[in-house]
Amino acid sequence: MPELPEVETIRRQLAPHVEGRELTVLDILDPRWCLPLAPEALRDALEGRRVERLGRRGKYLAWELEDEAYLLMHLRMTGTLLLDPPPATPYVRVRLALDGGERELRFCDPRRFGTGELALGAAARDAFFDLRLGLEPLSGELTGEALRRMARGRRAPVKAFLLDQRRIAGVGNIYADEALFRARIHPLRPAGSLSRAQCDALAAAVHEALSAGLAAGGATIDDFRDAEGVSGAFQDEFLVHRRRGEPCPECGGTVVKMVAAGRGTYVCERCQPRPRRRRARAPVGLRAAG
DNA sequence: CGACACTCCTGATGGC
DNA sequence: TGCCATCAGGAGTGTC
Repeated sequence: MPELPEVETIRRQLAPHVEGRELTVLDILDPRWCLPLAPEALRDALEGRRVERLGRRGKYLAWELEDEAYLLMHLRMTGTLLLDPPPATPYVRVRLALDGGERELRFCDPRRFGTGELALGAAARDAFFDLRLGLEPLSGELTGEALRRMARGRRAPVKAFLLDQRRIAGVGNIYADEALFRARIHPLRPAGSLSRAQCDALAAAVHEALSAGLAAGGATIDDFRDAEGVSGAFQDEFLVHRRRGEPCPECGGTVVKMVAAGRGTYVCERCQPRPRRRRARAPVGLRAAG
């Protein structure tokens, strides 16, 4: 599933092919893609405009067209954005053409969770992102101190904290697991219980995990493909994610799978010690030991 | 405000 | 081997 490194990989590949060109066709085949707006609304607002820049914010791909018209794409679980794909490519939801067909793009998405949203004016775009997204983790904003401020007083598991896009933008299930392992922090630790040193370590670990993913061209588990249709390589470098039953690369213990924040979560509980249970109100003696 | 369940969707997976 | 139920999950919404 595309997270920040996967989206950034696509952005870097596509930018030289789309920037400076005119979006001549925006053909939205699946109206669900742009709900609640109709496909015609996006087409009328965007067709014929020049692409000034292809940007990214969190997991969003942000098409910046002339006169401050923005198309904000999200790939969600299974979306891909393919450059000049083979004609038989399935699950096409949107077709885009640049410079009258000089370049063709297809937004393909078997599960149909992907979205495209329209923002007219820089203020509308900023409002859209400000409502949904927090710090950009690769921009230098994500310091240990910033993380500590956001986590203070929060009792939710730190994994849920990392997945909350309104605090840190772009971290998904894969990179949350990898960052927590690198920082030696158990995913069920209450976010607000982390020490200052652990906040520093976690901020650095998020940066490292995302950077490693980006350097490998992203991770492909099921569906992710870059703009050329090529799989990423980072799945081969996962330290714990999707490695249930395998030896921990650090201590040789066994990686286990559990559920945290409602997500499949992989952890080495020797390197990432389980948080102590909160004090129970019931008499201790009434409970059987785990 | 925060935490959690539910929802969308469909290919992959697993149990029998 | 084949079928069917269940799972997976990003983010929006609803509920307490």
